[in-house]
Amino acid sequence: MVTLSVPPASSGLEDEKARRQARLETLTAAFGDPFLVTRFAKTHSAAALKAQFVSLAAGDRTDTPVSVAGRIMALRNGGMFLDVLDDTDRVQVFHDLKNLSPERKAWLELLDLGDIVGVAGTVRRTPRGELTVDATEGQVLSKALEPPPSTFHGLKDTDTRFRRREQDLVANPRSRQTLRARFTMIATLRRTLESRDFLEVETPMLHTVAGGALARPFVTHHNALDMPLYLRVAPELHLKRLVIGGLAEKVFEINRCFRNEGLSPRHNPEFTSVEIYQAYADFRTMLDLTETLVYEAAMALHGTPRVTFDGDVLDFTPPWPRKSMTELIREHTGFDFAALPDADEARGAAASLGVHVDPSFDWGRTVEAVFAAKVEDRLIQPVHVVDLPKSLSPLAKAWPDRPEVAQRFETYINGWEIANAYSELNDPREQRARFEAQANERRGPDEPPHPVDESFLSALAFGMPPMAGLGIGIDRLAILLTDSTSIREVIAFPTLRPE
RNA sequence: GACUCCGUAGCUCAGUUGGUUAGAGCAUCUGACUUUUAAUCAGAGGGUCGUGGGUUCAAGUCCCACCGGGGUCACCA
Repeated sequence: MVTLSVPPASSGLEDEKARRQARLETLTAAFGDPFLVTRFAKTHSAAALKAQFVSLAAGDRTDTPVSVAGRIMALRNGGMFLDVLDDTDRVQVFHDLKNLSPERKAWLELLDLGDIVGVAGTVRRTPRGELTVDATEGQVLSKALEPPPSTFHGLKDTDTRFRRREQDLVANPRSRQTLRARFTMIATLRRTLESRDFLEVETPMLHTVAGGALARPFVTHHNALDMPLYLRVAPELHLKRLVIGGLAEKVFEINRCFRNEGLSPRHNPEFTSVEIYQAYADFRTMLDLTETLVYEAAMALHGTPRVTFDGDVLDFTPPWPRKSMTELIREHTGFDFAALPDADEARGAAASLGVHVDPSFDWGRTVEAVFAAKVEDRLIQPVHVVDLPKSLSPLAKAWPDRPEVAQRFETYINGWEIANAYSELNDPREQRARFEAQANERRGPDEPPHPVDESFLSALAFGMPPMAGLGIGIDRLAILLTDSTSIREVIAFPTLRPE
């Protein structure tokens, strides 16, 4: 016979923790310390169990021995019914209180919501139709010393949800589903690229020069070398160097980039991108690849290329329309900037459209400003915006016969830039000229000048094959494919201020 | 960084033009009941109303500052 220490008549969170602690001590004394358990032989996940016995009729029982394990999400009728949650589903566990030994009854009374248990028993379906494990044995595999959030209402407070993501995941099936979808999407992108003979590589996160994108970097310091290091803003330059060296003609990297800029529902200081490079190809190859990657991801998550987002149905069926930036502006405003190649005229046209442009803006920046103000938001269905201004594309080849326009596209979905690709500039003389022009550009008062990456220029001088590059923002794609409202939903631990 | 909205029990939420001792459901504890489906029934405990100031006879409520969060904008290859 087990002796129980009577839990104190308690209240409040601190008392609740103390009560759980007391139950742990009683449990440890009577049944052993749950934290010494190292393994549990699980025969079925909740989902596998339900699948295997899908045709078992209500009221029928089997003598099939099974074992399940997971977190207790509900305790009904004094422990007669437990709901156990694992990473697939919930399954109900039954204890026949009338015929339970005093010892087992005592054990049952030591359980709390949130405890991790392993249970063995036989399978039946209750008269009400719920698949149930009739428990013959059970053990606590881990004691929850804090109560879980409401298992009915879930956890809604966004602050707590992201600070205590483990509680969010337990309490909110939607959160589990969203994050799983994100990671499945990444696995699908990887598989698609591997099946096309791209080699996954890694390049440094710590850069001595933060190049490859015009973004404000995070700065850190290396003690032994006594020098500043920058968290990378893009992997682009190192990836090209791998292709220059012939490591592989087709490479990709799926990894984090860091930008020390504002936060928003679509910006997190660290974010994940996939960057892809292919030698002997140009941006046109990447148009197709972008469509394939997104289409395959949508199919993997939804089984269809038509995906609901924020009430719209986004259709990812290839091919997607390809329209030049100036063409789109003409469609949406009536102004043809392609016919106004002079920067002054372009700024005048922008002003008459009510778009504020700085007098220092060249033709390209002016066109971009008009595009951002008048067109971007309306590009809901996938569209490739081609012929982007060269002045915005310092690493891209221009067209020989159209020097203001780069061999580049950005793919827009739901008004967001999702992909960016170009024919990579491989002329070291031209690249140096562009870097130096950039380094001399007037920037904001707090902005450091753009450093010139000499290592990269040397690599170009060594000879870079013609090459196409593509970058896709993983987080934004994940938002779209999971119908999420914020980037924070698709990042397991989004950046927050400390409490 | 600017503007704006929000912060009440472990969770989800009420709380009127400022007015007794701040409420409910779930969770917790006690008892009853026992094949439940948010089990039910009876009872109990649980609050620095984000923090600190101020106005007032009186502040969860009004004002100010700060902390944290959401949104919009700015920034953003």
